[in-house]
Amino acid sequence: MARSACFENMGLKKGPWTPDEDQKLLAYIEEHGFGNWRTLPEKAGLQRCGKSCRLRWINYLRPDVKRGKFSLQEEQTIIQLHAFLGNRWSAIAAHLPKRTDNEIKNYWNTHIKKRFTKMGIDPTTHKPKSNLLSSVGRNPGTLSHMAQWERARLEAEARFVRESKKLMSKPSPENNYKRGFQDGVLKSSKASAPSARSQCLDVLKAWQSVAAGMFAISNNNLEPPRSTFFNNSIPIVIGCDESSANELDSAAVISDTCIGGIAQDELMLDDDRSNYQMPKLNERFDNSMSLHDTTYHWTAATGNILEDFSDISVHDFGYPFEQGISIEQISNIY
DNA sequence: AAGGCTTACAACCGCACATAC
DNA sequence: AGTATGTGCGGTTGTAAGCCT
Repeated sequence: MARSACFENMGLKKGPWTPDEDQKLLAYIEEHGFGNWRTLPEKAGLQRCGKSCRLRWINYLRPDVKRGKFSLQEEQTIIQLHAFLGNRWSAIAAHLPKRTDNEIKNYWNTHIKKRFTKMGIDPTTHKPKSNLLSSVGRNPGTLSHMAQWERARLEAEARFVRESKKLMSKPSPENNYKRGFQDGVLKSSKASAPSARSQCLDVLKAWQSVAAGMFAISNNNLEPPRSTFFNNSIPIVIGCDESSANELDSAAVISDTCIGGIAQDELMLDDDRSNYQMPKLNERFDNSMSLHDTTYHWTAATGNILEDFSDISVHDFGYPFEQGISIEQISNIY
């Protein structure tokens, strides 16, 4: 269906926003909130399309938007998340408080991407270009391996997005914030940013945990790897009781990725960790999900949060650090 | 000083998806 | 079920500022 674009609305202004326009938009939103972006400009006395107003608000005028240089920590976070999520800027932004997807995207394209290129690293795959080519040349199987990885990654991403949207659609103070300050009305100019990240969507934690366990990346903000939990080279598995483990119908197929995505503390609630450390596995070949050799099943004995990740299956988490490149190295290139 | 080039980032565009009717 | 509309997202473009010659 055709939809009129901003440029088709004759007489509407384009280009940089003036302080006056900003003021009008801010004043309107503070008083009325933003229920309908299409009708907002007219009501606010702006010669802009609704889309333009929305963008301006989200990226610049919101009271919780952080401006200015990215810190080293933020940069490293972006690199880590990009390695896992690719160009899913909104997903990456969800893990960087007060930063917008647009800002992160710009920063990536103008700063980090260049550094990757300088170092001879493919910014898309996070792998050295020469190694990539030579390894493919040496081992034709690598190509299909890469395709498997990519497919797994895309599947995981798609599910993350779905799950994330599901969670965001549930009523909560966080969601009210995202929708626009409680029913679309800005209740306070100091509206608090979402405080708690969704634990089960904490991709960064997943990545850091696994990467830290595998390659001992030095990062002050990383917790020491829990070797009993995050095994070095095999997919990590959480235990479950034997009876439920046999109920394959209700079993959840999970991977190191999504386990890492669950807050570790949440899963290690008590001292009796044997329940988690010594998993009862049901191992089987599953054409629909297994992209490698084996798919591991975990049964949600207690019917907890892991069920949300019922079918993510990503194996071989050696990427991209297997090439011996550290985040620090990338960050140090200017 | 002036013009051209590069960089950084704000803003736009088009598509996809969700939802309402 | 089909259509219209609103919103979110990622890619791309436009432009101001800084740099270089």
